[in-house]
Amino acid sequence: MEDQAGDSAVQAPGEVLGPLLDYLARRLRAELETELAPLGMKARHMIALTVLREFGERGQSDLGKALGMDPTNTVSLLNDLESQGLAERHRSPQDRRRHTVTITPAGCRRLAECEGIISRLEQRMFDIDAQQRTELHKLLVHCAASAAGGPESPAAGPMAVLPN
Amino acid sequence: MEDQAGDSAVQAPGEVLGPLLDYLARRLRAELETELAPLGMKARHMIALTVLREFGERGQSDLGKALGMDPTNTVSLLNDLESQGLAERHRSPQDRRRHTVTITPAGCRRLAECEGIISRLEQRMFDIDAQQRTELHKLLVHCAASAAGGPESPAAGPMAVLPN
DNA sequence: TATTGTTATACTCTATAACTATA
DNA sequence: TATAGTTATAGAGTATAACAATA
Repeated sequence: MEDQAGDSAVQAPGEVLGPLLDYLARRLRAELETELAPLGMKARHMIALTVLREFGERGQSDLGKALGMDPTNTVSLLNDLESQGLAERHRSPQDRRRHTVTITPAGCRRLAECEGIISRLEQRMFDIDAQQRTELHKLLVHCAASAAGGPESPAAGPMAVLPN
Repeated sequence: MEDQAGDSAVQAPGEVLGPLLDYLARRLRAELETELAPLGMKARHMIALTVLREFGERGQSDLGKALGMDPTNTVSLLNDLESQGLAERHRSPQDRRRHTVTITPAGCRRLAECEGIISRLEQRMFDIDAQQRTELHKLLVHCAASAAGGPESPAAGPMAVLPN
């Protein structure tokens, strides 16, 4: 809409999404970290637990790939979760090099708690109705799916991060 | 859609936006940095130039606020831009403590170049049509506007970052 | 005394290199 | 030899504290 006929063949230059995404992600993340801190949690702990709950047991490196993070950082992430009893590592009997990671009941409870927090936070922060939220979610999922298969795609399933 | 009747009174729990925004912003940013590197630019240089072009002269601290960044980091950001001749600092005659920042013609050219890059990148990365992009952009702008006035709003105009 | 910009510094996040153990 | 996990470490990015100049 209101395209300034001329370069609209490609894309309205003002409709660049990157900076907007960047700003919103930053803003939301900052707030979330504040609210999660009392629980000893950070955003990435929550995301990791989400993957584990939605997809069950996963190899440690698979989990790292799904989160789009470096394998070295996956180590300390799991150390955090394990020390709080939210997740567990087990050696795979088939291949004793591999670690199989699972979420614990305590992890499920903690995750539900966090989901309530972020859900309320988003409702407070973004003044959009249910329909708009659903539409936005749909578009973002679509983008994420195509980005996952885009240039130098990091792996098959970074988008496994988000259910739905 | 496909809401699992129960807690839908508040928000479908699966429709949490944060992790999605975070993922997309990260992904896009990573690609952009790669493509901008040959120009000696980073994402935040581009964003700063955008603000300067769209709103003209601004105080240094105002610029920092608009970008949602710490004043200390604004210093080095402007050092970068100034050393490349893309922006200029001038002391304000009214209040000699303040620095007034402007974009230079070279800065405008550089910015246009960057916009072409990010525009093409997004088209490559996100498999969405013009209509979807416009819709997504609209929703994101709406969210950004409300986030700016949300809890502990950092300042009036972080959203000045994006024209349109 | 308060504010703008600056420097120096510390802290967090992320990535690289090298090591262990398994295969 | 190659792979999964780990450790140690270096590099960004960001935030805190103290200072100079000006109001």
